[in-house]
Parts: sequence; structure tokens; C-alpha cells
Amino acid sequence: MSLAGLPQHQGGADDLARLLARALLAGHWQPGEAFPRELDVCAHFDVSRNKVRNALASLTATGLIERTAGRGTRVREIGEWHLLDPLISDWMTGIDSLDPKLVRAIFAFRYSAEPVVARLAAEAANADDIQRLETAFQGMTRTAMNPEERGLHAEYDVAFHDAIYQGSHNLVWRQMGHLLRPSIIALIHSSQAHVHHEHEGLDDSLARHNEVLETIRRRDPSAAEHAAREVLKRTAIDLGIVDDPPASSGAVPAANAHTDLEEFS
Amino acid sequence: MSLAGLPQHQGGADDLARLLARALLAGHWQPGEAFPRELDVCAHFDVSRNKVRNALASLTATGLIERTAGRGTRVREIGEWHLLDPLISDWMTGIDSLDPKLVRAIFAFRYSAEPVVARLAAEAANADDIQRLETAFQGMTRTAMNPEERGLHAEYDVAFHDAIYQGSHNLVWRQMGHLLRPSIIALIHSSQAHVHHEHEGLDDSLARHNEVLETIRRRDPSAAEHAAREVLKRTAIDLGIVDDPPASSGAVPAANAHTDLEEFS
DNA sequence: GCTTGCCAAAATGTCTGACATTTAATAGGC
DNA sequence: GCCTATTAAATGTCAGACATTTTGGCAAGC
Repeated sequence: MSLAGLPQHQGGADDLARLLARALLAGHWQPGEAFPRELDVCAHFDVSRNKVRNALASLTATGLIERTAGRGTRVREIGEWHLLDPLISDWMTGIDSLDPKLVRAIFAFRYSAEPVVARLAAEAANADDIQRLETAFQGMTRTAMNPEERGLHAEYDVAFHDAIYQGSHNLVWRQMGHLLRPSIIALIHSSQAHVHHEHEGLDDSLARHNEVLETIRRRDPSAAEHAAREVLKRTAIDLGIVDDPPASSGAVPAANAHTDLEEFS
Repeated sequence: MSLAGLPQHQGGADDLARLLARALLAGHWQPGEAFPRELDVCAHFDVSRNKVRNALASLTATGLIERTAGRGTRVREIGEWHLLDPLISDWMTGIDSLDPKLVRAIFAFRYSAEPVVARLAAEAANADDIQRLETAFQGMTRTAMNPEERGLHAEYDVAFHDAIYQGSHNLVWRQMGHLLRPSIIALIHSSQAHVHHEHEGLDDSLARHNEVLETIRRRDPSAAEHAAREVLKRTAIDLGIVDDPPASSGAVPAANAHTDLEEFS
């Protein structure tokens, strides 16, 4: 595949890396395929070889591509991508055609990890952490009704979940807050197709988020773990990963969600 | 701090980055402190500015340092380091004076995460995964008796735990296998001080590892989760994170391990 | 026909020197 | 005392030449 369809480069420093990375993440090239040569990239975007090399160095550092002298540049398998690198998370956000396999993998990770993190947060969170959770939740509530503020609502959503990871007060868990943004932004695009139950879905989602906040505030680890899992069950429905329950209680899809999620890599 | 005490550079390409990174990870510079200028590094190691810039680009990509034109280069806070970047894991392995805060943080993460991962592995592992677990375990058993093969034993240990993460068949969890190596290598150095119970400790550790293998093989998720936690309780003792139990049953330190671990960030 | 060795082409990696840009400090003028 | 212009110092960028690695082809020799 060539560089033909890509947008124009605007001159920013890491902008070229971002551009190429997003094309890769969107599947513009297949894994194993050859990536354009340095000089071709230089010619197409009319930039110096230096900038191209810097950009390709970023792509190499994140595991997206692999370069060897004399051979050229090849696209690596998805399994080799450094999904936990903040750069990757940054590049992923806002890609409309993100590989569904990736969205499911990230969500499956969150589904298994976030309850444990919420438990840790209920044990370790301090006043600042709870304050962050609270303001994020209030922001979510305030922007829930207005469809115009969908993007802002997502940002508060990200902030809420990130506050859980921060609240764990563990250096490693804290790093994973970055994965939240692409996962939650994907939810916006995905839920376009599920508008039929928007209001009930949002109310339900808010109630479950509130439960997480309250359980962490009162330092109840087991309840926090449970509440976080309930939030993610709701999210699984909104992401279209599991079927919408037949407007019944809401606890029904639990088993489905569990078994379904485990099948995806 | 200057470059005075650092070893000599051998000419490898990413070798300079490794050298500087290990000095950073070992605490040779304090967070917030100024890092030597490009030209000073060039002069000290007698390499071209190009190589220095490449090395510093790696350190920047992993969040170890922060560079701004005109200002210079500064060392970032530990909380900003990209601990999940494979490069960092690679650089960390074998550092004898690794920050104990880091060792504890990584272990606390494993203690909360690995049981969940073992559960997933018991649900998703295929024949190849179980084969990997088995050969790793056999390697651990074979090298357990001989103190000469301590390093090899650690490698099999890493392979065993990595196989658990691989067995989860989740793209995100798989990335975290890299964290195992520094954590387990640290165990070697640390357990030098606890030689008084080497034999019993190793036997006990092997038995617990075997339990993980068997529960995954028979696809018993809850048992696998429990077994993985038991392995890590043993590891906590060997790492010196919790006190050695008074030679009693072995289930006693459980509560201690749990409460102790949660206090560390 | 098959192998072996050599050479040339193509790609990435490296060096060097000059220049650009950003930041911070400093000296001067009002 | 404050604002501004200048200077110094550091990182960022450029352009061109050269080095190194890999691949493939071609030809000589068995």
C-alpha cells in the first residue's frame, strides 16, 4: 500500500509520527507488509529525511514497525504493538475505524482488571483521590442530558475511571489509565448505533458509577470491586459486545458478559 | 551529578541508551535534577552527537527524561516513567541497587493482577500454552537443587509466569509479561540474605507453582486464581516484603501479606 | 545442473558542520 | 523599579556525504 490516501502534513514536530501511526492503527497497511521507504515518505510529505527518521523512530519504539538496515521497514503484528505505551493510546483516540479486535481486547482487559483496581482504590485512596472521583462524577451527571456535550461527557468518564487507577496508589496500575481514553472514546462512536435506549442506558450507567464512588468513599473494598464490575457490565452493553437485555432487571446479562468476554483475545 | 562514575561505552548501537538508562534507574541522578548536556555526553564517551541524540530520544520515549529546547534535559519523577515499556523492563534487569520502592510496587501489582490472569488462563489456555507451562516448570524443578544454576532457575521462573500471561490470550495482559523479569531477578539478589531457609523455601515454591500448572491444565479458574495467589505469598516471603512465618503451616502469613502489600505504592 | 563467489543495487544507519529556534539571564534606558 | 533589547546556552533541524547491511543477479567453476 502506498501513501496515496493520507491527509496532508501540517508541520508539527511529532505530527508526522501521529499521522503515520494513525494510518497504521486504522489498518492502512497489513502486518508483514512493507512500509514505504524513507525517501518516498520525504518526497510525499515534502519534509527532511531527519524528520522522517524521527517519526519512524517513534513507530519503532512503540513496536508498530520493524526496521533493518538493507532490508527496509515492515509492519509488525498486532500482538507486537506496545499497547500500554502512552503514545499508542494517544494515537488511538478518535480513530473511527479502530480494529474491533483491539476494542474488545482492551475492554476484556478492563473487565478483568478494573474490579481489582477499584478494590485497591477503596483501600488506598486519600481525600484528593476521592475529590477527583467526585468532580468527575458531577461532570458526568451535568453533561449526561445534552447530546451536544457527548464529547465532554466522555472526558469526564475518562477522568472518573482514571481516578480509580490513580487511587490505587500503585506505580504500575497508574500507568494503565492511558488505555481508558481510546476505550471510552470508542464507546461514543459505537453507541451511535444503539441510540434506541440512550436515556435509560445513561441513567443506569450514572447510577452504577455513583455506586463505585460511594463504596470507595466509605472504604468498602469488596463492594467497590462488585460495583466496578457492574459498571463494566453496563459498558459492555453500550459497546455492543454483549446483547442488550430484554429490558428486564439488568443483572441478567452478567453471565453472558462473563462468558462472552473470555473468548476474545 | 556528572558522568564521572559510569562504565565505558562499548560501541553498540543502543548500548549508550542502555548505559545511561541503567544509571538513571539506579538513582545516579535525582528526579528534577539537570541531566548532562548533549555535547558533554559526546565528549565523555567520545561518540557523535547523532548517537547521543538517538540515545536521549529513547530515554525521552520511555519517560525517563524530559527535554526542551533552550532549557536543557531534566530527569523526570518516578511516577512518570513508562514502567510497562519493554525497554524499561530490559534495562531494569540485573540492576543490583534497584529502588526498593520499585520492586515493591511491581510486586504489589503482580499480587493483585496475577491471580486474575491465572483465572483467565484457566479459561483460555490451549495445548501450546500448557506445554510452555510444563516445560518451564520442569526446568525449574531440574535447576532447583544446584546453587550454581540459580540464574537459569530464574529464567525458567520467568518463563513460567510469562506463560500464564500468554495463556490469558488477551492482547493487553500479554504485554505485561515483560515486568516479570526484573521482578524475578530482583528475587535472586534479595534472597541472598535469606539463605537460612533455602531448601524448604524452594520446595514450597515448587509445590505451589505445580498447583498453578495443574489447576490451569484441568481448567479450574477459581482454583487457578487461588493457586496463583499462594505462589505470590511465597514470593513475598522470599523477597523480604513480609516476615518469614515461624515455620508453621504456611497459610498463616496470608493475612499479613495482604495487609502489608496494600500499604505500598 | 548445481554450487560458489563476487559485485552491484537498494535500503537503513552514521557522521559532520552549519544553521534555526527556544529559553533564560543580563544589561540598558526610561 | 520596570520594561525592553541583547546575548548566551541549550536543544532542534537541515543537507550532503559516507558507511553498513541485505538482497539478488550473474558468471565462473566443479
